[in-house]
Amino acid sequence: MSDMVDPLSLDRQVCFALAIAARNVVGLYRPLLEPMGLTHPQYLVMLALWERAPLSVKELSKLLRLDPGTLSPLLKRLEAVGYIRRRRDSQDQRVLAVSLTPEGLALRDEAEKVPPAIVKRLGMNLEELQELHRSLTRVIAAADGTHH
Amino acid sequence: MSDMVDPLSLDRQVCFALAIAARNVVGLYRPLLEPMGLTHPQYLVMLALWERAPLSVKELSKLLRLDPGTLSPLLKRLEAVGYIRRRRDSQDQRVLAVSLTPEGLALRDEAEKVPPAIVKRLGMNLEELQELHRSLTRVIAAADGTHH
DNA sequence: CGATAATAGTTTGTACACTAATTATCGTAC
DNA sequence: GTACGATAATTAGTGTACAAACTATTATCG
Repeated sequence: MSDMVDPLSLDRQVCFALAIAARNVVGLYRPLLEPMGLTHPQYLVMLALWERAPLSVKELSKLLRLDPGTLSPLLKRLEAVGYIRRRRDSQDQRVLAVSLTPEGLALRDEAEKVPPAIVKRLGMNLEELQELHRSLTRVIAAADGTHH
Repeated sequence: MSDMVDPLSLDRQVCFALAIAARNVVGLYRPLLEPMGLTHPQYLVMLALWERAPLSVKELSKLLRLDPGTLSPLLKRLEAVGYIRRRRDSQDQRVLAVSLTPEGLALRDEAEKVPPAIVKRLGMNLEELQELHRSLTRVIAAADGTHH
């Protein structure tokens, strides 16, 4: 046995730490997003749309790695608060064209204050964030390959 | 400007990658835990109880960083499937003493096969996992400190 | 052309996850 | 010893998240 690191308990801690870290960071966004009337997943959808709109549910699903079944009601809420529009594509009535309203587009200015506020609160430097990002990317790739 | 890394977009990707990585890894556990009748959060509760039982809701809440409001119904489900017992503490009727049933205790043998299976599926080596763990610990600490 | 397969979203059912409000119990101070 | 504040857990309400079933539309094959 000796004192080599135990892969089992380490793994437990990694999965555990991953879940907690994700919840904590989302919790960090909450007070910043709430004044804008957004939840964190809704914020991610808006980010995608600010980047490129219109997008279909399938495209959003692929970009955000979220189930269509999760996105469907989420998009209805975003429409209800007036940030997005949901129209059927005229070429293919099956696909939904999700686009921004003027209010949704205007929200971008406010939203751009969020990331620096998060970085400040985290108090981590660029190198640490980059290292984390590298590790996470590796995990995502590893988990994706074997996924379903 | 030059070509230095933009902290804003990096941060977006980090929070984004964190959420996706957490979901993906939980998804990796799903097919392994389902035969045992457990979800991932339920599995974490069982891990805590195998480590040390009995535990109160407050103690579990602190260990797992989960809201008592989240744990309450979760524990009822674990009791319904027969893995845990929920009794009021005789010394202090306010606290709930959560303990294992013989079935819950016996489940441990089966559960010990899970971590190595996850590590295998992830296909990451120890050093990568350790590096990830270090980064996550830093994030958790950073987010916790400023938290409420 | 018409049956069938494939695709895009939605709906349903179960289970987190958090905030806020509520209930029950305990400790303390008067 | 009773009123009061603190503590522990539960409940209510909203919003993800996923799997599976369902609907509507489009594409394809015979």
